[in-house]
Amino acid sequence: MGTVSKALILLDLFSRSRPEIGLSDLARLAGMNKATVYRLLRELQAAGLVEQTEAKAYRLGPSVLRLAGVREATVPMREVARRVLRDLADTTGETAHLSQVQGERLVTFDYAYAPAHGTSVRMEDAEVLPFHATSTGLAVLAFADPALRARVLAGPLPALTPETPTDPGDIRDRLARIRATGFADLVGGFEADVHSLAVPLFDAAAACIGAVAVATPTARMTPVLRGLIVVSLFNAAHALCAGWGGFLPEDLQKVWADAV
Amino acid sequence: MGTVSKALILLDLFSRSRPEIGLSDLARLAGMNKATVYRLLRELQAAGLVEQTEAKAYRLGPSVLRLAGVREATVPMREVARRVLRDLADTTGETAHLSQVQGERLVTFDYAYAPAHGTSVRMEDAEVLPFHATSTGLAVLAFADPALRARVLAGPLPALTPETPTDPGDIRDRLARIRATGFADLVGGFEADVHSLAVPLFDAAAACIGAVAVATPTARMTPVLRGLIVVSLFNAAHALCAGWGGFLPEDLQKVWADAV
DNA sequence: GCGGGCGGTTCATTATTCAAACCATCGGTT
DNA sequence: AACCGATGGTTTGAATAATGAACCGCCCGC
Repeated sequence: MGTVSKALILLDLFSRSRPEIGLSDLARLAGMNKATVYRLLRELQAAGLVEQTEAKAYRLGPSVLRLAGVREATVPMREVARRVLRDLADTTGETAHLSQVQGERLVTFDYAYAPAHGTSVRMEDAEVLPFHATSTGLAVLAFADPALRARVLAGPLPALTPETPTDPGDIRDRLARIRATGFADLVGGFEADVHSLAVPLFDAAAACIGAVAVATPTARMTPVLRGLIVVSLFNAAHALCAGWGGFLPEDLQKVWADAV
Repeated sequence: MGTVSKALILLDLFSRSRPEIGLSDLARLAGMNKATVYRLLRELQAAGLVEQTEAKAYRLGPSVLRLAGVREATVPMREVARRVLRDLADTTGETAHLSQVQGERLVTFDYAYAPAHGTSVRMEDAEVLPFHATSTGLAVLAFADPALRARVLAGPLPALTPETPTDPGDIRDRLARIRATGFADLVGGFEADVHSLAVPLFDAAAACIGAVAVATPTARMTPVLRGLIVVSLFNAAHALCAGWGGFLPEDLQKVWADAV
């Protein structure tokens, strides 16, 4: 593995639920030598991507904000995503989130909580999602490049709960059903007691780049709520693809229209 | 120089005014070998920090947004900065911007334009500012760690315009005056016909970490406007330091209070 | 169809990075 | 106060990864 990749792995260890990390912890988490981590951090620090607190712990630095500003000016995405997710959370009364494919991973890009409920599905600790154990992941797999699908199904499919789909054959069946209905539906595959629904998102070349989803506590799910969520997801996907110039495949649009 | 630093230099080449860059251009701009740049880009791409357009050009990738989200959740800064700069631009009717010290550089963090005028000072091409040729830089130098001051004054001080201060002795005099008045004032040092005023900003440890400034076309500057801008800058600095837990040195607060 | 630009690739040389051990320092425990 | 087990930070020869000149095929304008 290249040196640069190692440095970037370090950056990925920071998250909302773990925003500051010490040198030794960082080395342990990354599975790297402490000296290596230290040297990498010094370079990241010089570039402002990382900074040190008074307690010597490391955290992401101010440079990431500048880069994000440039990215947003280049491809405005966050803004429309925020608006749509906010709307989705408000109309469904549940947690909405949007995740993107990044290489072989599925990374949560943004999310919004409903103000209404005391309990809701939290996203702070779910910044990287498994393909096989989430409705988001299944929605993406169903419409993604077959090569990605094959790689994921060939890889390890750990059971995160007793409900997690782990059999490649079973998963392929589910993907066929998702293609037929236009949305993914999974109960308790990632966390017990979470029911989530997802629809895929596409870029300008009609390639599947992620999915938007709504997650609810299973106890609260009803047929009526489920219907509301599915329709809201269709609308959200339309708005998102329109907002950043993505292209919704014709046949999928038809499936959605028929479902409503 | 380390490999990681080279990769990060590549990231820094992207800006609002140059958001997409081809491989050869990138190699030329960075002064590196094309093969090297290509390899670095592939690693950056794998991490999602960079992506390729259909035309094979490179641009910043979606990962920077996730990192920025984490950073903002850790140290909320952008939000308060945006609000204060917006306010500053509105009340003065001129361009406001905030820049931060990052290592030996001065990097523009955010800016806001006044809606009023047809002409205004643009910031798109001024993402990295020289210390000696801007009011922002002088404000920072005046209150920064003496070591940084010494390094900057010992380094090259290129004249960007005929008005750029280039003599270390002259600059030291200016810095003394800035400490006495509490703000920096420079006419045409960075670009001809731009008059800019700046005040320093401090972190929780009372270290100078940047400056907030207002830039106007020289033709429009009047004593009245200048007074308005200076007072607005004092207020903005107060709001900013309060907003992110920074500490304004007592003596500087006194200087500002006396000046009003 | 030719020249010059592009993105991307190769490979021997060489410089950088690695891992394990080592310091100094801190806070709590015995 | 001596000790312990952490921490952040630094050094070392051995091994690995980065490097850059030359090279491809490709496309575009002439």
